[in-house]
Amino acid sequence: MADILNITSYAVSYQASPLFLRDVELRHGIELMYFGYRDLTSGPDAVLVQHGLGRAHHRALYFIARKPDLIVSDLLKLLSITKQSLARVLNDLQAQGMVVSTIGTGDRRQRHLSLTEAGAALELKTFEALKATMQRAYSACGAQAVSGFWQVLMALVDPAGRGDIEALVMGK
Amino acid sequence: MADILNITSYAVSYQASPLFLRDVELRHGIELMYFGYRDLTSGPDAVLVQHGLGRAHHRALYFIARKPDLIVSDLLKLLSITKQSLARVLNDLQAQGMVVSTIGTGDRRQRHLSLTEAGAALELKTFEALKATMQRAYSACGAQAVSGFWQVLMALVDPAGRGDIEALVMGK
DNA sequence: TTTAATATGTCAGCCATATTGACATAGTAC
DNA sequence: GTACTATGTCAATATGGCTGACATATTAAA
Repeated sequence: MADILNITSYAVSYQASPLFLRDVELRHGIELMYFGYRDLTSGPDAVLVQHGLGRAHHRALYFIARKPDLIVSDLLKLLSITKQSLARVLNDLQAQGMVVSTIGTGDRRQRHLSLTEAGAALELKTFEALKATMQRAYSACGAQAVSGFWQVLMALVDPAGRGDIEALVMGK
Repeated sequence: MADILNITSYAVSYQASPLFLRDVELRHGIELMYFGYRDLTSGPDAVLVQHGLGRAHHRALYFIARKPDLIVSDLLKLLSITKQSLARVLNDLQAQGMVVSTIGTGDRRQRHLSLTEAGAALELKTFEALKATMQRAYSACGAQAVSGFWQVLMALVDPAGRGDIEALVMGK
């Protein structure tokens, strides 16, 4: 019994290239990430185009909805874009009355972003589109598969920034 | 024991909204897809920028490497872009001697795409970048998590086109 | 209290990737 | 011979990103 366990342990942990680490299996993951991401994002895109907005606007809406009173510099980090790129997006959203910014109480240089009622309504519509796709997938695969899905995705995240992502996603 | 199993089975399969289907868990998936995709693609981007090429060129290189003698119309379907968009990418790659097209033997209208030695070398470099990230994630999470990762991603793919994707990914 | 650093905003120009529409050419199929 | 298909190209446009330069207000530090 102990022998079997040791052999198993050896095979899983120390074998040079277990079956799931071969190039074929890595390509599965790469390709599924590409097609899964493509089809997950097509839903909200269709909603936003009706408002003359694009994917960039959606990402900003999403994170402002997720973290109300998010400050601009934190949003920049989440989006990994420059402030000039964000400016166009935020100006559009503010012009359409979707987003408002308020001056920080502690630090008056900071701008805290939040959604108006209209912004929240639009975010909800795009979330419903994402939700339909994700819920269908979760239901089809079950809780255990979903757990593996999360684990691998989190492990794909750059270790340098993983702490921040964990804090956001897992809600700390 | 049978009672416990039944209760568990009930909870997993038939409850109106099991824990893993709540909005919170759906948002986990959405956010992890965003950050995972972002960091998975940053590796190859860095390789390509050295050759004056971008992500669009990478996708074409990838699929031509994956399916040698792929015809243009099939590549268009995989990429979900227009032929005008693909033209720029393929012209760049052909001008740099990365890709060659040959006239179909059966149907002489078709163009079969394949990589030159230089193209294969560049594709390999970008694949190594993807591989490093994906392998690290797979190793950290184990075979069972990887299985769930694949299942959920495949379920995210639009059912209408899923057959083609399965054929490509699973190599039929 | 000056001085330096930070948070934000804006202008201008540029690049990469994609779109639609129109048109051309060669080859296949009926 | 006519219609359809596969591919290629030109032109105009939209989106989302970039760098560099500069401005303003506020906080922090010397």
